[in-house]
Amino acid sequence: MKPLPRKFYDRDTQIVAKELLGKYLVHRVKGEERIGRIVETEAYLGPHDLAAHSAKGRTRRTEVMFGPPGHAYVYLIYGMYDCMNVVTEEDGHASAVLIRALEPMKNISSSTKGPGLLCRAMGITRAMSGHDLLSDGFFIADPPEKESFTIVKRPRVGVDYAQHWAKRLLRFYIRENPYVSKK
DNA sequence: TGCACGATGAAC
DNA sequence: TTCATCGTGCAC
Repeated sequence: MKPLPRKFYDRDTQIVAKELLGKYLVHRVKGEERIGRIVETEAYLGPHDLAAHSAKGRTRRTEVMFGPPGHAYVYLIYGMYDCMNVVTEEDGHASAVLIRALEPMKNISSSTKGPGLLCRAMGITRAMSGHDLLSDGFFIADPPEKESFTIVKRPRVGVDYAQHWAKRLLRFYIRENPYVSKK
C-alpha cells in the first residue's frame, strides 16, 4: 500500500473529510502492521471556525494545523485520550480533519469506535503530532478495492460552545456502518 | 503562578 | 448524569 499524495490533502477540507471515508489508516509498530478503515470524520475549517483549535490562534499545540497539508495533528483531550487529525489545505491555512472512527482490518485488538479509542488501538500518541503522512510506517492509503457507500452528514460532536458553527453539518460517516461512534 | 475547561469514554 | 485526569490558554 502506498501513501496518498500530498495533493489529496491540499484541497477543500470538507471534500477531504468526505473522501477520507473508506480509506485505510496504516501504522506499523514494532514489526506489526495495524490497519483500520476510516468510517467517520469531522471537518475543522480554520481560525474562523469557532470549534477548531486554530480559532485560538497559532500556539505551540496548534502550530501543525497552520503548516503544510498531509501532516498528523494529534492532541490530548480531557487529560486522558489522544485524538488524530489530518492537516488540510495549503501551508498557512489552519484546517484539519478529525478521524473519529475506524473499522478494524488488521492487527486491531481493542475498540476503534471513537477518536480516543482508535488512537489507543492504533498506537497513535501526541508524540507523533507533526508526522508527515507521506512516509511509510504511518500513513493513509487507498483501499485494495473500490467500494461504494452512502455518506451521512451530521453536526459535529462535543462542540456546543461554538455558537452557529455547532450546527454546521461537518461530521461525515458511512451509512449503517457498525463502527461509527455514537449511534 | 493559578485555574477553568475541554473535538472523550465508561460507569452509575 | 457524573467522573476520571491533565495540558493548554488566558487571567492575574
